[in-house]
Amino acid sequence: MGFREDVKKIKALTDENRLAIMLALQHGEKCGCDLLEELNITQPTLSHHMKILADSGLVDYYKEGKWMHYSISADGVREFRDMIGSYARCDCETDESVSCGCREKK
Amino acid sequence: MGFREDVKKIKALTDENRLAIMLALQHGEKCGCDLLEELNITQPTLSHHMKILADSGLVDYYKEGKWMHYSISADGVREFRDMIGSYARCDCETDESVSCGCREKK
DNA sequence: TTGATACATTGAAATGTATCTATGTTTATG
DNA sequence: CATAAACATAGATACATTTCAATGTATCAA
Repeated sequence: MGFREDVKKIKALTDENRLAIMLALQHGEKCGCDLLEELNITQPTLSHHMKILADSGLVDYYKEGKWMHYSISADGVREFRDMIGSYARCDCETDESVSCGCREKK
Repeated sequence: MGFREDVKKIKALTDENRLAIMLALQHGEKCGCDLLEELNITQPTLSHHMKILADSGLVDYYKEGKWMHYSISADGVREFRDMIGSYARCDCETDESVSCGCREKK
């Protein structure tokens, strides 16, 4: 199973600064220097965190002149929540349409 | 904000073995020895992982004789998904009823 | 009581992560 | 061209995490 890939994505949200960044982007795109003002960290540290968020697919970005513009990826967060839901769920709330099928007849 | 607590909970799912455990428990409770057979790890390592999952609230447990019985916490996974949803989401899918209110008039 | 089973705890080694300073790269401006 | 601004990269340090062997604890059965 692709646990390794999923672990890597989930790790994108296991840092206080990265959670703050996700909230900061929730109402629209921002550039790195905007984020730097809100987050008591240095520029290389922000750069490090943005790379992790972008790699996870949660955050989109594009370069315009010297500025990097960051924003939440609508597809990224939807897929992320679906992935989380495949682990953080129990049988009692299982919908047959998304059953894993492991108990079905052969 | 309670980023530290949330990071701690999310970290519960940032390990391949713990993801495997969540899937293994998805159709009902199991004891530690059942899990040990499915997961190529030693008993102390399983004990370590079960403590982390239990502390996060994702997994419930009770002791019966020498056995520990583990199961998914229905409340735990629902709250976990809600918490994830508060970070992994974008403005374009914001429902006013759960708006953070940061742009409202004073 | 003795032995076996299920699980927890301790301590150590290996690996991974977050952060900073220093420096490099790219782009715009005077 | 020289300078400054925005960002990336490299290297170092401190800290956290995963894992196992060794050992401890609790429970049951003979």
